[in-house]
Amino acid sequence: MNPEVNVIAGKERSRGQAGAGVGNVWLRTPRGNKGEPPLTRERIVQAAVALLDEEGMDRLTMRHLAERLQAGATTLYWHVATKDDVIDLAVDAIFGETSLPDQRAENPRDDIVILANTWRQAMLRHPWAATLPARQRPLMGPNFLAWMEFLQSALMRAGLTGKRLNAATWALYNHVMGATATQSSLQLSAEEARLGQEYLASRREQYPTVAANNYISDVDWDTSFTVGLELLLDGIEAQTRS
Amino acid sequence: MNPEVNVIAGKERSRGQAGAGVGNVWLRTPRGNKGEPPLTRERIVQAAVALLDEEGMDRLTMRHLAERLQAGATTLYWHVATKDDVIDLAVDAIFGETSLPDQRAENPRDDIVILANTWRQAMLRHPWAATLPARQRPLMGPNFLAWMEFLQSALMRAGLTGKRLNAATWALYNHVMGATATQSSLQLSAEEARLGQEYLASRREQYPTVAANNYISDVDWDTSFTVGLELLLDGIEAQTRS
DNA sequence: CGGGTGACTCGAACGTTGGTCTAGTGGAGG
DNA sequence: CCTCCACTAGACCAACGTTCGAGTCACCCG
Repeated sequence: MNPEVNVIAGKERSRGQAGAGVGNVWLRTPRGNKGEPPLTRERIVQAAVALLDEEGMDRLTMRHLAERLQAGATTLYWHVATKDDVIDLAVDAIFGETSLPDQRAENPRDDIVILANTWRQAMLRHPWAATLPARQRPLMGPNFLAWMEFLQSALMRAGLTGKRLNAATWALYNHVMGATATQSSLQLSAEEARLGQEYLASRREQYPTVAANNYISDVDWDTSFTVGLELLLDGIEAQTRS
Repeated sequence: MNPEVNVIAGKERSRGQAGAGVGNVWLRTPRGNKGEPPLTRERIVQAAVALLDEEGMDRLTMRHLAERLQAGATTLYWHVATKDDVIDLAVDAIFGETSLPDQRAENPRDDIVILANTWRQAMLRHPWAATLPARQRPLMGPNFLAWMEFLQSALMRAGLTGKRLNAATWALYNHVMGATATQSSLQLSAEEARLGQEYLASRREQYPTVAANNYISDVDWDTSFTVGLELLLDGIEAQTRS
């Protein structure tokens, strides 16, 4: 914002408090809370999320990220210890985008359905986040923990405890993460889908069932997700009755 | 093997047909089918799997891989077009390690349980493979397709078709892949588990349920997997009856 | 007013590494 | 003698996360 300031200020870099050397007050950005804020951890994370959304994990580079913030690459290291920190923060940030319902539904199952769908939407908005099971770091950010708290307390209200609670938690976790990761990574172009289908058709004799139900294209991800979720929830309910 | 040959042959690199310059027949490895085989696609893939098992995805390098095969790095490109090819082949190879039952069980559900457990074992043996939902390439190797054929034909015998078949296929796929990826990536050291638990305990007020059921350590992965699988299968059976 | 302090930023550089291309080697078979 | 298979060294070139030391500026204390 206000890039004109920089033009006027000559070689001055466009940053929050830049242009302070200029004599004219009106061209100078006041220190307090106006104008473009200086580099903060929040701004870095926000930019990281945007960068990841647009270009994916591979393209997340400290230099690249700094460039987007119009800052020097090494400046980031004042606000953040390492690149992994940035990713951890970015992951947690997307759990903070959507707030969970304040009130708990009467039937805990409804809460779980809401949570799962909201979670899925968040993951589909940020496909790179669904690949994080590949990362070695457990999810422990505050926003994610809030989601986990919501989920586990709903499961407890549904009557689960101990190992069964853990099993249900992870089953749901895997379903959301797996379904979104699969969907995101299998978004084939029309051309790719055609080629794949062609290939499968040519092997019809070896894999008749797979070739008939084109398992790669023609997937209705929404209903696949919902159906799978219902299966899990039905099973959980049945378990608590026995 | 036979590294002595190389010593005798001087600066000659140790390879299948190396040492052919030496006059003595007995020191020379015959061309045909004896001795260390020349570089083949199979040998490359085999070495890639071993390398991935031992050192993980990050360490899979063309140079590294070639070194393990005692070959020049660029030689690989004669047998394989690109590094992605190597990975694709390696992934498919691990589905070829274990053969599926020839006979079909009376109850298709039993077949599915066997398949899921065998699949899971393969993934746990080769944890890097569970991270492949992150990759952009659909699984289409012959061995994997055979597994899919087995799975989908069992599901059809169970009475599923069309969208429901697809939904069930992907739900099971996600469960196996998700559960193994989670388990592999959340293998925390005792120290890490302690620190995580400590951290959660310190936030007990904010996340009481999560802190009480330590959701990070103390996970019984085996039963979590089995329970989740049962849930899905129960649901599938219930669906086909309605 | 002026010297210092500490928050904040930056450029340069380090050291490592990656996949892949080009041009070529040498031996075996025809 | 020639061709082709199998293989290779070397180079290209681009990138990465991070450290280091130096700088800049607003502000505080005396």
